[in-house]
Amino acid sequence: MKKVSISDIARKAGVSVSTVSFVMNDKAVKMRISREVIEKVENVAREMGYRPNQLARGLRTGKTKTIGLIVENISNAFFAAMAKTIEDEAKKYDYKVVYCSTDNDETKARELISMLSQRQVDGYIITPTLNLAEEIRRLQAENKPVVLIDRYFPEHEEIPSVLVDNYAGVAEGMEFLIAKGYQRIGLVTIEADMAHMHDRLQAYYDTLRKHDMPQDRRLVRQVPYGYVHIAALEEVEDFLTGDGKDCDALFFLTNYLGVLGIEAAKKLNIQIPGDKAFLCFDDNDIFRLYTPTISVIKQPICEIGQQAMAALIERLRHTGTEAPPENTPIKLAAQLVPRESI
Amino acid sequence: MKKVSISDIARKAGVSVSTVSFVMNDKAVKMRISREVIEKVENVAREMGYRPNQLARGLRTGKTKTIGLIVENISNAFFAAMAKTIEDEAKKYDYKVVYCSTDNDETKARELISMLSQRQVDGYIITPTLNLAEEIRRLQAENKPVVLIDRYFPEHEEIPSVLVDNYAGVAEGMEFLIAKGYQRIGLVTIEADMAHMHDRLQAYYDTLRKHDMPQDRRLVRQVPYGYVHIAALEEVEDFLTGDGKDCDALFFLTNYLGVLGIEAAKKLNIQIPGDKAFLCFDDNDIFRLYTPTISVIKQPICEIGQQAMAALIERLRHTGTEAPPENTPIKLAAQLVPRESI
DNA sequence: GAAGATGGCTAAAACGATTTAGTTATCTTT
DNA sequence: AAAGATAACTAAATCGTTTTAGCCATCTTC
Repeated sequence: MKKVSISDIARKAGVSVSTVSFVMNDKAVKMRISREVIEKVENVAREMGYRPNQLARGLRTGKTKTIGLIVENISNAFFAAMAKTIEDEAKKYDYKVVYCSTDNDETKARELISMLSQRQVDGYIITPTLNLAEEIRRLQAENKPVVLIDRYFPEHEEIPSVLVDNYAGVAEGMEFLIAKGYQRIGLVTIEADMAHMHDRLQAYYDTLRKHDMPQDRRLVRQVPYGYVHIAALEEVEDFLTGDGKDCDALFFLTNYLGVLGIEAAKKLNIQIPGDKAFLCFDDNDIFRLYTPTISVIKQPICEIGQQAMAALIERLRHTGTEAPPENTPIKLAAQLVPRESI
Repeated sequence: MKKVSISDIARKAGVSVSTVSFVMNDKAVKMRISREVIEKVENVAREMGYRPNQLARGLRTGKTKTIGLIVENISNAFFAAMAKTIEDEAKKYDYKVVYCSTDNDETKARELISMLSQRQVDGYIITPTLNLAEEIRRLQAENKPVVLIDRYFPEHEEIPSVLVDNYAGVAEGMEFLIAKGYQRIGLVTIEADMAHMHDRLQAYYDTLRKHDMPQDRRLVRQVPYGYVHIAALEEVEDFLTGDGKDCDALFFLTNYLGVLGIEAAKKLNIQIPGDKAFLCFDDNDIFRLYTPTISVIKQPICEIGQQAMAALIERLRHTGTEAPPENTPIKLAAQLVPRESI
């Protein structure tokens, strides 16, 4: 059983292909197709189960009504939730979403962009990796709108982005820890090679300085990218038993690092918050349920998704026309959620 | 800046469109294009940054090299992990994946199938909802291979499926609980409207019967679909304080229910395993990290993804030709992971 | 030196839609 | 009754590929 095409309908209804097309696209009235013919065509189309071929449509119109979403890793809770929001949001605007994961690999990110571009998606929402700005400029030059989420390129204001206010979030967390009387606050982070992580790290140092507290580089541990779970866990354990041993509080700068922290603390029998207070950037089911519950700086995932989508749609509507909307990064407030771990 | 098409290349290289197409598709030798022309075309294509338009290609060839993946909810850990495996697996076979969530809604599932079909995906991997068999038969009739994952239609052996051996998994869990001496084993499940859940439930009853243990319907609680988090939590709390109050062990039949169980136990101050032992079908980060760690029946997520992909690829290769591969559901062994909660 | 083979390309149809520019018949208007 | 307007359609070009059939030299072969 083959698919039915517009010309099958035309033949069966005894009209031309154009007529069918007008009817199917609600242009029948504008094209003054008679009431009877409209009904006839609609009936035949229904009976035959006609579904327009979107490849053909996209080829002809240049619009696929599809947006490409590139995240770091779809199996990560943060990105999975983000993907769901964006999928739901896109639906409201009658767009479909194709998503894929970079695994934080620059080469893979480029390949994904290329693949989506070949599939003629109308616009992009991207969690960028390092050195992706050029590639993204190229998309913009092709008149394909792009909105970044979660990360941004400070030196490229012409690439719109939506993200949490990383600096303010970490600063708030630090203020909270300090107000609670913690003196030696350790930090577990990943490489600060992208601006969003740099901002978080900077907020840590700045807040310490603001309170005239010592800034000891040994209290900051960077877990390298690309470590498999077990290696990363060992790195955190090493920190907890080494340089970070006499910290009274630990601030984990990502979701995943916080989970590692819990795992390591459990293994090393470190009491939370008895031995060390725990604070983590970005929430997770585990943090809500763990004993003790873990305090977090919560990112507004839904808002990020919604605003990114809104920004993208705006640009999709204005392509080529007048002045584009202003492009400064949109930074949304994070929320401190104090729990038992502090 | 517009995209460059095959005819732009042809013009610039001073050859015909066909020649360019042959070169780009490695058919140049077969078509006896001369060495010089091949190089010329390749150079021009590289310089101009040519990327073939996949819509046009798909329209012409009828193949999009894309498979559609329909899961229940991409933000659920199980499906997110599954999606990642399938994405990686597909890449090996040079296929792309488009995924989307049904939210377990029959209507939405139908719409998604229709949308993917309009986009001419070559094949489908589907976590079906109720009453989806007819729709799926239609895809097969159109010569589009389908492989189900996680769930199946026992009355439709012609629809291939790959899933965990639900019956054996639950039976093994029950044997384990019974061997440990638990006498009153409560069950928390969702509606058994689909075969996979029915199998799990049946294994519970059968194992009790096998050991001549009483089968008390009040010890089985069904949490209705579509309950929001808070309502579902209340349902579980109600069970733990009501009918299930004097159970010495609880078996949660899904990942999400297990999380609810933990949350409820925590709120009600129920000790695990002191007051009640906990066992959950399907693993989750939380279960590994919680105190106490929670025992689970672990699904072989990777294997399911791999086998589903393999089955799909096999069918994609054989479309239309000879006898299709045999279609009995492939059931993969679950793994009992005993932890502290028992 | 005519017939056939081979080498090296190209023309044009096709995929399934959308859309512009007609065409034909009927209806107004003067 | 001729000219213009309108109503109700349709033909054909187009999007960017792939692919079949064919064209024209040149080279073999007898």
